[in-house]
Amino acid sequence: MPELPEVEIFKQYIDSTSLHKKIVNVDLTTPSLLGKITKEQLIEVLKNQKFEKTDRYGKHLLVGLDHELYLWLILHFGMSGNLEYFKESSDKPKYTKLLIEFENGYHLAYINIRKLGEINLSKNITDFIKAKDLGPDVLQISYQKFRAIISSRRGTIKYTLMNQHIMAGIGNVYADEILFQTAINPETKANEIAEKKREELYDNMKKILKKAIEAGAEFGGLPDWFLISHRANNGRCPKCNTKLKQIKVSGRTTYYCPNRQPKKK
DNA sequence: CGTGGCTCCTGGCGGC
DNA sequence: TGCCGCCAGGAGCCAC
Repeated sequence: MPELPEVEIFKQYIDSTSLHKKIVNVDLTTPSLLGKITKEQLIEVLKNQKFEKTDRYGKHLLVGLDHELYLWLILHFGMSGNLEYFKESSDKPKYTKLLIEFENGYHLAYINIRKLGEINLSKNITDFIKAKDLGPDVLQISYQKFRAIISSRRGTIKYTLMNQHIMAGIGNVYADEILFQTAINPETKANEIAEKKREELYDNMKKILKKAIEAGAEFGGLPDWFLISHRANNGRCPKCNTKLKQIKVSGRTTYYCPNRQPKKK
């Protein structure tokens, strides 16, 4: 349930399973997931082509094709998207929405229980990002730019980190994690964060996302001092054992340690 | 510009 | 055991 680390793992998964193989069949069962393209277009573009390269921007997975009209298949995973590469048709995962069959008989499934995702095609990634109005990718962003954004935003820091139009890649869970590790209260106004804290926030943001990628984006593989495995109703702070608080910020469930991340007056 | 509410979907879980 | 309401790692839209 994909934020940046999960999507990065999906990218690696495509790299290790699905590149340079001719696509012989495409089946799309849920056209409502399509962006500004039709089912016929998608099938026509993919069929007889190969995936040649991959990239990632924020929470979007970009799969490069060798097609003269559409060079990129773009997958967004919503809250419940996943990928699976498998051989036998009978092993097709439940909730497969897009199924791609390769010449070698293997299949790649885009799975999505809830239909909150998107399948798209684009000739040009820069145009796509512009059309979606996405902010800079959080693993690419320079401190200079990060600083300019944070110091000019009047909304809460959690909202600022999570809003894909401001910066792209962070979702609810990692926003909480990054603020926890930096000891910032999630409701702090972004522009009220002091210089030193802001630098620390930037470093932690990158560090945490990279660590999550190294762990395969599996929550279980992350160190115990991460907040992630303690996100629960009776969870306790892994650093000071204080009972975690659960509140809503920007409508999203938020956990934080009231002792280490106190609200500033 | 920011916030809160509603909507799209569907499965899983806690409560009665 | 069964049903119900609520929640969820996303995000667009709209009113204020």
